[in-house]
Parts: sequence; C-alpha cells; structure tokens
Amino acid sequence: MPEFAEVETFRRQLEPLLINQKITSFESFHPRTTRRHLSPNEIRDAIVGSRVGEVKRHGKYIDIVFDSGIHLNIHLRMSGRILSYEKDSYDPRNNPPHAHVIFTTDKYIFLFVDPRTFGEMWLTSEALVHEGIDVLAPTAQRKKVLDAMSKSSRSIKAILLDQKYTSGIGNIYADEICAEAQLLPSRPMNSLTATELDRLNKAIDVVRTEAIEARGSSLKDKSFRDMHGELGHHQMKHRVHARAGKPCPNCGAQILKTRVAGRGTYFCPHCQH
DNA sequence: AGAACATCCTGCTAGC
DNA sequence: TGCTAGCAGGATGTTC
Repeated sequence: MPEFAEVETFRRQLEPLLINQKITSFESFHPRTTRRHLSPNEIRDAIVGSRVGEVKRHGKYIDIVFDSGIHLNIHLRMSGRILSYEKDSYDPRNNPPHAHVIFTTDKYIFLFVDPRTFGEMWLTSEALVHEGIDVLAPTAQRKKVLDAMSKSSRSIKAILLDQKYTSGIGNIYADEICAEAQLLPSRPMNSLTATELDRLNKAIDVVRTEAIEARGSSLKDKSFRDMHGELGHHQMKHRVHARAGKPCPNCGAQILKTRVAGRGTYFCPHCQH
C-alpha cells in the first residue's frame, strides 16, 4: 500500500497530534509487529512517559523522535495503516480487524493495523541511516543520484524501486514516473540520452507533487485510507498503473501490463519509448 | 553486477 | 453460487 505519498500523509496527520505529547500507553498484540524486540514491553518501557519531539519521514519509514533521544521507527510495508481517534469518541468494539498495536497520548488513541503483518515498529537509539535520497529532496540533489546511475545496465524501474538511490518510490509511482517521462520502464539506465535522463528527473518532480497533493493513491475502495479513514485520490490521475486495457490519457492507446524488475508493470506502448 | 526467485502473511478477484 | 489459483502497493536473502 504505502509509498512516499501515503507515508507522508500519515506523517502530516500524526505530527500535530503527537508533537510535545507524552505517550501514556503502548500495547502490542501481535509478535510479528514488534519482531525486532524480544518483547513489546521493551518498546513500552522505553516510550511510555516520554515526550515526542519530532515526527519525521524518510522514504517509506516514519521516525518518531522522543526528547529522550529514542527513535520509534515504523514501516508499513504492504498492508500497514495507522488510525487515530479522539479519546472521547473511541470505542474498542469498533476496532478494525488486525489492529496489532495500540498506543495513546492524553487525548488520542492510535492503532497500527496490518493484515499481512509485514509492517513493523522498532526502537533505535539513533536515527536510521538511509543511503537513498528522499523523493521530496531538492531536484538538483536527485539529479546527481540519477546521473551517477546513468552507466548502469539495470532498468529504469529497478533503479526507481531501489531504495538505495531514490527512497520512497514504490511500484505505483515508478510506473507513473516512467509514463510521465515517456520512457519504457524496462529501458536500461545506460541507454538513456542526457535529455531522457533529465526528463526522468523532472517526471519525479511532477508525480511527487501531484501524489502528495492528492494525499496518496487508493486503488480500491478498501485499500489506502489515511489516519482518519479518508481515501486518497491520486488513483484518479493515474496514467498507466492498474489500467491495463484502458486508454492512455495522452494518446488513447491501450495500456499494457508486463513484468519488469519482478513487479507488475503498466505502460503505454505508444507514448513510452 | 544484476536478474530471478522464494519468503514473510492475509485478502481480494478472475476464472472456472 | 462456490471454489481455488494467483496476485497484491515491500524488503531481504539466496541462487544462478
């Protein structure tokens, strides 16, 4: 589910509710969610009573920084979500299925919901080191990363998906970026001309902006919902992703589906070269 | 070096 | 209508 736009949506909604607030309880009901720890009590003991200083994001990671210096890292992987409720309106009988973690402040209840249990929460004493440049980082910085990859024989899609280079891009936005750049996702990076490489970099700017503004993509009714249960609407703008057989918004040709870098991949056979 | 594949899971859906 | 195989927005490790 979540790529940079969805994770950033959660971050922006979490931040005002958590900043300067003390965690008053933390409970985990599924060992996989806190699998990096021997017991979820390690997390509880470290953060209950601590005050949140910052709510950050890098790529698809959320980093809740406590005044104590502890970092609570959250990765939603494929099916993770965060929900918040005002304490007064919260009724545990209405909890959705697969609510594996509940933590609270004085005013709010937060649920970590994750059917597939790939998602996780864990503590570190320092911020995680991320090799990749965040999707929302300045354009010129990312250009350097792409230029450095311009000799690679790997496909554009493989590079976009590789968090060591551009972190935060997942399968949906990789397809959308290639469509916006009018480049085939399977093209090896070292086959791109300087103009095409520039187009790729600019396409990331276009897609990141529209995706954040739309508060993410909700491909199906029951897929991505933000912290208050609202749908994102970037799927309305999708050029190619999950649109096999439908007309390309640019030229009307039928969108095709293939497999690139091991992932389902959509593209317009007419616009993308 | 890089691609292909399996793996961790549950839920949805296309196809029979 | 009901079943099942296959696939899913991620990341990591192994094998070739």
